Amino acid sequence: MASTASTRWDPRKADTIPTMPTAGADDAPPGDTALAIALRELEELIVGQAEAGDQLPAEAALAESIGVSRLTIREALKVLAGQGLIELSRGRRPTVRQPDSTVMSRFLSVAIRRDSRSVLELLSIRRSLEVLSASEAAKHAGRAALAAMDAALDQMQRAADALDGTDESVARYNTADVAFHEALAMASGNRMLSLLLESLASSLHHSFTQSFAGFMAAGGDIDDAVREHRRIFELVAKGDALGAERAMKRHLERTARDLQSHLSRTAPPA
Amino acid sequence: MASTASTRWDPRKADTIPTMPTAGADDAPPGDTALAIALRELEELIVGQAEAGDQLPAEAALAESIGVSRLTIREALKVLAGQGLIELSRGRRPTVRQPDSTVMSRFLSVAIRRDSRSVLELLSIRRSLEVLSASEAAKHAGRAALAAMDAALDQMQRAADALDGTDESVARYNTADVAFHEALAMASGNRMLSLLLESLASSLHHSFTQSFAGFMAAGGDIDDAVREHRRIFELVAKGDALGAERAMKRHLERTARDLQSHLSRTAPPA
DNA sequence: GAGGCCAAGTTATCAGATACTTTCAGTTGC
DNA sequence: GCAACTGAAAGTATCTGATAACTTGGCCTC
Repeated sequence: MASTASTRWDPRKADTIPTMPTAGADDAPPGDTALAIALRELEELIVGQAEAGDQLPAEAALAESIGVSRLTIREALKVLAGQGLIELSRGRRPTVRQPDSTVMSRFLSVAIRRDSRSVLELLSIRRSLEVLSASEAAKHAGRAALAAMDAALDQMQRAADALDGTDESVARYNTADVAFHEALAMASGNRMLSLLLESLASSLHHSFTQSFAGFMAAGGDIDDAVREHRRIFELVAKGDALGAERAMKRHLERTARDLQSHLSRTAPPA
Repeated sequence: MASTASTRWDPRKADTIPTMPTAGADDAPPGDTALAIALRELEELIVGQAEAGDQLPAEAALAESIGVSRLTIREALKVLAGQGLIELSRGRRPTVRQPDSTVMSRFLSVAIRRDSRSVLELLSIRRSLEVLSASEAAKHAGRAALAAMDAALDQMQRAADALDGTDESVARYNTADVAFHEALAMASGNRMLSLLLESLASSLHHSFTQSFAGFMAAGGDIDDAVREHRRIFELVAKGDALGAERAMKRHLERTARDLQSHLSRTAPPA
């Protein structure tokens, strides 16, 4: 049995309804489309009641309960999937997603593709947020978070020792580098900050590898780089927020220089 | 005439195609669905060729040229609309959108709704970025940007003089406040930073008004607040990046205290 | 008890049809 | 000449009905 909306609203035959704004339904804004209704109801369901990982009712059931056709439900689900609220896959019911970095990541990547100047802008933003990350980590880091940072450092050292110029060894080092910064962000206890930094890292990935290339080309000592990271770790572990901030700032300024030198070397100014 | 894909692929009768991964088509990944194809093609069209404001071909034409049904095109368009790449409205063709703050805004708002602790995290992020904004503005601000900041300050002063406790007068002051920070972000020349700060401002709007309430309740002098803003402006105009940073930092720390005091007053700790 | 097979549930996709909106050009009225 | 009305054309919104492919869980075999 249909719960509240037993009769489905069919706009094809409803030439009278649009002219009567407040007819019948209690919560239907005047110029409301079926899609808007579906979106509203579904969003209420998703962010209002469901937990991440929950499964929504099947399309047919949703159509029945909300009172629009299955097609409209599908389109609403597609919009919400685009916004990253749910995940859709064939044969399985829609699942509620934990908010993660993919939405923002994608947004930033598109922005970069549209205008490559965004890269420098985002790098500047990242620097600022990494400094915040170091500062808050020094204030709040717990035992587990510090252990994670330490583990990332170990891996970084191993990857540095094994560097032999192959793409694979470089990739391994970069992975450890990213893992360190990720652990640091986690240590800050600021989950939104983690999310943002993760988005930035993934959309700026290309630039990171380039700045590493610049570092190597400039004859940089990889052990120095590892030491920089370890220094940050120590200051964070000691709870020295100001020191950690400064160390991170220096570290990133060096990285930025490496990228610049790589860019000016490979692509001479027009 | 259909250009390349003259025969439409109908998965209902295509029980052989999925078993033959690399059959025929050059650019069709193995387990590719019609929706994925449509998304890929449309994205290429949108971020690859079109400018913001351009109109895409009609659904029917897209269906024809991409070689999927109109339904699939519609669903792909809905996904892209959810990602903020295009805008859809009845009777009009899909239009390409300029990347703006709404996507991120919405993401942040949902995150806040899911877990209200995110508010404090985002406020901390905002502080960090506002400081960056002040610093970069001091370095790069042009004449026009400075004029915009000055205008916002004037409006703030007028709104402050007219403050009489009514919601409307408070709203007017807050609007001017937001306009000042927006002008500052513009002055920084970092468009991505502007976007991010705008998103943060709109999803934290509620907190802003609360921190203002805290300011007033604590017997704050509104003219002091305006002076703080003017001081930031002067340092930016002078090109004193470090000074502007510090002034902004102080300003926001005061604001954070106001919010705290308001929260502890209205909602005693559990 | 492990592995494979079948059935039910669910999504993906096509086709055809109708109602509502927007846009633009042509016409009318001043 | 120009402004306002009118209508057709283009286009999106939505519903209905049907089929194919995928996922999952239970049953059956060995």
